[in-house]
Amino acid sequence: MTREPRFGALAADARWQAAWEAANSFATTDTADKPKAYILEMFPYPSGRIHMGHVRNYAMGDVLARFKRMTGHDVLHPMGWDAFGMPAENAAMEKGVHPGGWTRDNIASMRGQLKRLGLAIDWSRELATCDPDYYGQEQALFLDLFAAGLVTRKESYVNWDPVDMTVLANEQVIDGRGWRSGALVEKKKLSQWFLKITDFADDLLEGLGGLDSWPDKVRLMQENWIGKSQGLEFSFKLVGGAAGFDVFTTRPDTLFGASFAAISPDHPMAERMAQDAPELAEFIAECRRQGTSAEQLETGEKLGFDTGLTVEHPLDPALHLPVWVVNYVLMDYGTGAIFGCPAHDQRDLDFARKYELPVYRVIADSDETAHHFTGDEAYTGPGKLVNSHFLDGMTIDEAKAAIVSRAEHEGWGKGTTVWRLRDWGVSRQRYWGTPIPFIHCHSCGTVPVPKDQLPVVLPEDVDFSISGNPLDRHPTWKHVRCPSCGGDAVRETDTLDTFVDSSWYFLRFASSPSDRPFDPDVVRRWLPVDQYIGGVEHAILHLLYARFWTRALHKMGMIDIVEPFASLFTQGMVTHETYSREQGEGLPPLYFTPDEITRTADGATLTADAAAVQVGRVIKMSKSKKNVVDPDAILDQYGADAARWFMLSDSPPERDLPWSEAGIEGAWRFVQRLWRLFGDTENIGDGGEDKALARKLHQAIAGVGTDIEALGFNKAVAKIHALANDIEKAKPSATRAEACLTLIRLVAPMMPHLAEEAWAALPAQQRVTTLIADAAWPTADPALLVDDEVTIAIQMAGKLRDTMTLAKGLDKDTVEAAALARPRIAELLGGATPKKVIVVPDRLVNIVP
RNA sequence: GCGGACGUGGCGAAAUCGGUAGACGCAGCAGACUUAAAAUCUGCCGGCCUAGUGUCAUGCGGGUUCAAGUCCCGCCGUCCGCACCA
Repeated sequence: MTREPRFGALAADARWQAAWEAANSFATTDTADKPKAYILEMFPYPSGRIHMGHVRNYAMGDVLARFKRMTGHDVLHPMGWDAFGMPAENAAMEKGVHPGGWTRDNIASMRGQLKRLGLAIDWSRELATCDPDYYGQEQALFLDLFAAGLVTRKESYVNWDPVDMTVLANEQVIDGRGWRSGALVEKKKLSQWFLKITDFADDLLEGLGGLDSWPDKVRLMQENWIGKSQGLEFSFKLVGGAAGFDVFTTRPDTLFGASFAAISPDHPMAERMAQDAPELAEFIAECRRQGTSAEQLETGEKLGFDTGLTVEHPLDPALHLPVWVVNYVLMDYGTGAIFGCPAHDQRDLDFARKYELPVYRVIADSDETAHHFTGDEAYTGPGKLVNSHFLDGMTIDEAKAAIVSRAEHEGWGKGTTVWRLRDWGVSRQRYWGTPIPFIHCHSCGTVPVPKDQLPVVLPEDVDFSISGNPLDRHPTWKHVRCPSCGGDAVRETDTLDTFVDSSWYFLRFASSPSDRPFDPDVVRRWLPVDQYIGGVEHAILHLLYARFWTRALHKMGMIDIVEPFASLFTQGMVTHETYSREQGEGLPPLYFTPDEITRTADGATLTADAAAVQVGRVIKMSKSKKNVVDPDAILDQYGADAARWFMLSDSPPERDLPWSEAGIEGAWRFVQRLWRLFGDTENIGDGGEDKALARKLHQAIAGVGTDIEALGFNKAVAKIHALANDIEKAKPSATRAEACLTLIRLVAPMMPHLAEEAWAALPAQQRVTTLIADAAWPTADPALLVDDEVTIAIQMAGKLRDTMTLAKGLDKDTVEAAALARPRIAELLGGATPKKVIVVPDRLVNIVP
């Protein structure tokens, strides 16, 4: 092949992508003697086009996958589509297209875009969750979960749009109104399917402790979400003998500080009393109105309604506490009722001060032990119990234990654990999702669809021009025979939450037999995923649900592992500055896209009228701010390798990456610079060695490898730049020629097309494999990783005063003597003897005068 | 309100264990090559001054240490998550 003076990225991209496909380069080898590496990026939703965030995510995963191949791993690196969900139905309603057609078209075009990036993906494993082959197996797993008692049906509220006759997701409710119809949203009670994730609350919490290679931030977010609280649950008796209600507290130690009891406006007792108390009914209605408005929550004013009822204090029946209905008690946490201890809870104190209720001190951290508590700041710190009868003098923990044991002994309460985590409601009253495989029969009740009748396939002939769930309205689909009695019955018309689809796809990538969800033996080989990469927006729900499914399948004996993702990495966003002009009072600014703009050193102008525009902050690329850059346009202009290189450069991968035209141009120039260097693999000069360059080369081999392994791509990029600089500056030698050759392999994971092109242009004897995709990562020579001379800093009183170059590994006395012999140091010391000399071998000498 | 992360040149950032702060890139400046431009190459590129192997500098103020961007305490700011969780 004749070597072109410039690297033709477009032709090369297509050529090597075809070559990899022809050679089936990225299929797993399934050779047992190689260690496995399962590299997975979160699969995309097929929204239409890929965006720069995808490019960054998949570039990172790809570098790691290619590096693992080069270092002798059997790599599983698959791609698929999270293909069910609401946008497809929205498109159907807006554009009159079919959700399935819209989704499949999007997949086709996005697949094409991803392939242009040259990703080392085993495309034979591609899957889409909207494919019956996939969701049919999901239905089978759902039936298994049902059989294992992990699926239940419960009544639950949904947001109901009375105009569109549809259920709305929380994010579709804006200021209490449906986003499309603008109608006031109602709460409607429906019978829905739930997965019992709360059965695993403790396991999911404990399991976080073992996830060492997950970001602390994500573990903390999951911990808070699961929200374990331990405390006491007990019953209040109403004065007068009527049945009371249960309360939960995490502070049973403060029980003698109780001055009122409070129940939620949604508490059944409050609702019952409201039936013959119009004022209470009005108060409850008022609380519910406020609940929807975000600003009201911000201000957080405590409101209450005195029911006139009183309850007995459990440890002192003579003491009666008033019962209030209170807006800050939530029905869906704990028991929906509390006792108020204003001295030691800020919310209770705010409330008590407003309604002039008594405030009793029961915890003291100083000499101040007065029963009457003053001030507007509750004391929530440590201390000893006071004014609390048999608890006096105990620590908080001792008092908690004493109360719990007394309550349990006397039978009026018990120690309990309360979780913030709720069971996972998976019913969606929508068409474009996995049909829930159940049948409702008048005589037999709710019956699972027999497995041999799976998949329950979505009907294609659906109509989105009328409102409501198309499955429910479909003329024939839902009418079936009961599998149990053979009588008339109807199908469940709810579909599964799309988070179910993404809770097990990593298993199906590893193994996808046609007759069952996966083959346990194959799953055993590949799972867990060694490195999972995706956006932090999935820190809670997706990652928690996937962990739950893995544990559930483990409990059912279907898989060996309990955690699906051994190592998790959450990457930052791609950002861009914004360009806008003010449109005057009360109007939003007018935004411009980057291609409408001419950027100069100190500002930006609109190309069309050459007048200035305002350059705004660097923020996440979004359509509304128009600060988006289309990956296809970048690939057309610069090719895949420049785009990949820029994505990996400069910013640490967990941080946001500011996209800039100058940045991608810099990447492009570097691609060309490397191309020129790669032409020098035979230029050996006089054939001599260059020891200094050899060191730099081998340090780079080791350093770049370490950085890639740790996902420190920006550091790997910097080291490659530095090496390229060193090679360019070096005189031709055998070492330099070898460095040029080795550099091709060092950049191969990041710039695979350039590397293949350079590899193919090498003389045959220099190529050890046909494709560089099959080449091995170079080995660093340990002897060359350390320098034999070191520069040692000489400090006086911590300030740098001189440096000296010495042989590596000299003992402290020699180094100290050398430092003190330096003329500059002698001059500064002026003949005085230093008080102290600290020597850090091979690093520095610090002289304390 | 609670929890967390972060704060280093004009910009993105390095500094792996407390040991020479600013590697590498972008932008900029000066020069070479060129009829010219692009490309390419060379050099410079935190502040201050008395111009030195000077001095100050890692958000601000303290502390520990021979030595602090790094550890500790207190502020300020930015971003993220959760939010009346009993």
